[in-house]
Amino acid sequence: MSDEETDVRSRGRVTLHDVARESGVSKSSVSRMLDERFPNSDSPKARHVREVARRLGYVRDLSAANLRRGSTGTIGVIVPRLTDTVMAMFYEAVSAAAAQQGRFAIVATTDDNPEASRKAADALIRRGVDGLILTTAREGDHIADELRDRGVPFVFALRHNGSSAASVGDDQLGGYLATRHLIDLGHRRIGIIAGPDYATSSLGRLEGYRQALREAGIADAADLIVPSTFSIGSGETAARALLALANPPTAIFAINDNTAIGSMSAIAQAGLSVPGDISLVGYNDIPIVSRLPVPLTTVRMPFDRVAEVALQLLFDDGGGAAIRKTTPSLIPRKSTAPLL
Amino acid sequence: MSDEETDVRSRGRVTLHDVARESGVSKSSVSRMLDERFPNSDSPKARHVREVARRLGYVRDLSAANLRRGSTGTIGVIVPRLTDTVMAMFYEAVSAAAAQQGRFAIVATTDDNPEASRKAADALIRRGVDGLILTTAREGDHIADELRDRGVPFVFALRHNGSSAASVGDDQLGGYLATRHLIDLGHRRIGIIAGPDYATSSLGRLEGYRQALREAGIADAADLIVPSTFSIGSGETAARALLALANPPTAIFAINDNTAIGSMSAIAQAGLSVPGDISLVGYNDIPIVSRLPVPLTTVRMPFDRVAEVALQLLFDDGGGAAIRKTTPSLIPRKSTAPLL
DNA sequence: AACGATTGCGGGAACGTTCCCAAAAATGCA
DNA sequence: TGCATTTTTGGGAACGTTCCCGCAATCGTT
Repeated sequence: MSDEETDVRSRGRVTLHDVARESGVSKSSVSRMLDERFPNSDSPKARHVREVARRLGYVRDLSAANLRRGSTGTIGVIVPRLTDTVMAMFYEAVSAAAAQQGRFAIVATTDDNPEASRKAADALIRRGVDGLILTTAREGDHIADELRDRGVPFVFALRHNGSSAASVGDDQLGGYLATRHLIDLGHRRIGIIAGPDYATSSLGRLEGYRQALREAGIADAADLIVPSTFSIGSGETAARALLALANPPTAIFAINDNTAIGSMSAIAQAGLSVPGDISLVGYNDIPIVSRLPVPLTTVRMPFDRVAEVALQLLFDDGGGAAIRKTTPSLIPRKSTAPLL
Repeated sequence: MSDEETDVRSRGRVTLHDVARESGVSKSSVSRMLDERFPNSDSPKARHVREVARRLGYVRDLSAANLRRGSTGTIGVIVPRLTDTVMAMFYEAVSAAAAQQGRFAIVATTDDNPEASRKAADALIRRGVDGLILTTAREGDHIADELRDRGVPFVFALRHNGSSAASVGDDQLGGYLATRHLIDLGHRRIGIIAGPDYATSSLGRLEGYRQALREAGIADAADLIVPSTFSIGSGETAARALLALANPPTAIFAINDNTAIGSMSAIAQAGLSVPGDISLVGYNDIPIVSRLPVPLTTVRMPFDRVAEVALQLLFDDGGGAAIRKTTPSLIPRKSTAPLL
């Protein structure tokens, strides 16, 4: 009876102590032999201890270990929202890369609100993350300084703030590739649905667009540059504005796949077709765009790589404010065609 | 010099002890007065202690608290993938609902692989979650028994396994609403892109479809029922199969928005139009479908509610294997039209 | 065989918190 | 005011781990 009670009370937890007693060594030694951070020895004794641990079903209590170690093996990721497939892809990539290092990724969302961003960082830090990956950088943002002051390791990803360590895609190159592709198809009047100007990613892509035009000797027209907020709805609005021009473009480079999808909607509503009347290029290659009625030509970001580099900057490298760029590639599909 | 060293070593951490010393009470009292779980008193002393804590910048060390309390205030969510917007929406809902209770949600993905599902559960349990929300139920799955044996509180969501506690949408009602809508528009030959038969959600929707047909006195034809795997691609394949029938349907009910999107693609490729030639209904109302060139008629699942109920079953209620159903609603848009 | 150098082991003190319990203070009631 | 009852307080023992350090055992060299 008393035994049963004890069993229930202790919730069946097997501790280091139990393993030590059962295998006849001290708990210090057991701790050492079970420590995953060192290449654990193959001595017969160590082997035996591990066997006992397995048999007893021992699992280390992470709270206790974290307390003693002073770190949690957890990294925090802050994204605007997970319903944005781009962010979901990136988070999954981080999660996988972290797992490879024996770490665990947790996520918090901010809905693109700088205040919420602060709160999210707080919540993650309170949970004891060893480092933070932020995808919500804005130019002139001061969250970086705060984090530095608090001594929390962090790195920006996908976007940067111009002065802190960051792992991003080469947005200028991506923008260049997209625009160059349209130019190569014979288009000369090319509209761009730019992003919000607080995101370096959209600024970079815009710069790539300009570079390609310049290189081809095409004068850039201010009316062909329309801003958006990355959302489908804003893409639709922006595309509508482009189509309403006196001299509308024959091709559109949308800053991301969402705005490209919005554009398709606007184009269809205008009674025009893709790519017959308008060629369209997106950015990111989220899964859906390859299965649209007209599969979308887009620029692929290797998120796995971006995530890897972010972790590297966070832990291995550390020093400096390097901005590491990963190379994107153009994925030609059916939404772009030669200008007749 | 020595002071500086100490400062650096201690990483500026302010502990309960510091607050106690600074405010002249014992650490037990400080702990009590700062405990967020009780309605903390308003005595001047408590007020003072809280003020001191704030001034010193004290934040509780969660590892230590978790160790002592034996719980982490964390709940684990297992989903097939976050790039499925439905799952992202659900996770965000759970995360918000958990935050309201002062808990934190962490997530792990399984890619719909039962083996990975086990691993994910393991990883989350190792991290000390107080409970688990599983969206990956399969009929006859034995993960439920394992969890029960290990004494881990859990609940299924969105799908169930027929015998454990679960918070789901009323799929049969949803399927009925979708089909009934098409019948009301005059359609009598209605195809369904069913889901995989291991998911109770798709089975329920199929049953609702059958119910609506039966009620309207329409004999159901086996050739109008085509399975899928929930993915866009499989939806496209399934729709193509329906269109290839000798006597093709005039309307299609797709088991989810993804397969509906795939269907749109197949329909477009067949040179037909939505809703002119084929009416189409989806399920879940993910953000994108309202902004498609032809906005999709779909059935909305109130994920917030489903998440709330799941947490309730997990912690408040606990007892029994109740299956709580949340009511969905039809959102009519432009993809459905009367049969001519 | 003797000696220093390396390696392995175990005792025990942390890590920062919560919670039990006994004692003290405050409150209520006659 | 006096006594019983409630509320508040602080000391100290956990929680399960890691890590420092001293000691014993093993190894390699001359």
